[in-house]
Amino acid sequence: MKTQPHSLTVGAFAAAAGVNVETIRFYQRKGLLPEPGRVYGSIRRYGESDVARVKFVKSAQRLGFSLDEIAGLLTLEDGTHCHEARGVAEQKLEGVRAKLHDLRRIESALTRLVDRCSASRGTITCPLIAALHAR
Amino acid sequence: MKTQPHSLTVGAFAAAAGVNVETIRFYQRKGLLPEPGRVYGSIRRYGESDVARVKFVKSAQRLGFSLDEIAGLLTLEDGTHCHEARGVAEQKLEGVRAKLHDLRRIESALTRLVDRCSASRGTITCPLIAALHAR
DNA sequence: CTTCGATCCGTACTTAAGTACGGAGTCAAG
DNA sequence: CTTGACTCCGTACTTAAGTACGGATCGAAG
Repeated sequence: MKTQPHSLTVGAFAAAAGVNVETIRFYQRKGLLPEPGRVYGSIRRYGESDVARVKFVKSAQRLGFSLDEIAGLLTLEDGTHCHEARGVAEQKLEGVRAKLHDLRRIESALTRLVDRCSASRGTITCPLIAALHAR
Repeated sequence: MKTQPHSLTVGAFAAAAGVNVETIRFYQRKGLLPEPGRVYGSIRRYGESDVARVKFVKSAQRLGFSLDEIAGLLTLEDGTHCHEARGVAEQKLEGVRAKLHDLRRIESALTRLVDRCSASRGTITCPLIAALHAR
């Protein structure tokens, strides 16, 4: 056992999540991360769930979601407001599926590009742009 | 037939691509878009391929690629340098596949969330974070 | 050949997402 | 009970990606 529920200081927390300490403070101001109560005094302590949360934010960012959108996703799950949440989730799903679609096309375009490069010489006609163009 | 090779002025071009005129100029400065020769005088003209290019940039951006990365992708395809390109393409492919992986997880998490919301009441335990957490 | 909207160009401003700074407070080790 | 590293907090700076501005030119229509 090494995971006490709220054992981490900001420094350790930030390191564990792979971000800068300032980023943590920034996310707190933005409401992406709850301000933890100061358990043992006047210093904040964080737990594993906070680490997971920050990692989620970072992953979602890599996928092109803005912090505001991510905040939206997070309140979906934080949520007692299950009912309203559903509609929002369905919308997000649509967006996610569109992204999946485009990414798949880029993947296959890149794959084709690699194959083509290794095999043919001569006419290579932009599989990337073509991929997204042909919709 | 409506697509003359280089019939569009910036204004029409920007409208066709769904961006601001200033964005076009910005992309030109960045090297994302070639400076077209001024065919009939001292005003630039653009063609369909330029439109496709800008749309590609926008799609790629939505997927979390930075303009610099996109420039990289574009030189891949622009390319005579097929040979060096291959390695780069393979790297990009890895990144793209990682994104696909995460997106799929988010998709199924959202789906689960929606289903769960409509059916159960009570404990909903963050399928989103869990999705990316469980790697 | 005037005119009026569009283009050109450089420069300045904006927004999102951090990052850095500096002084004051805290806390565990010596 | 002091000291050195860490935390806190507000404020200011930075970078990426545009957006806006404004005076000078262009060019199609009258």
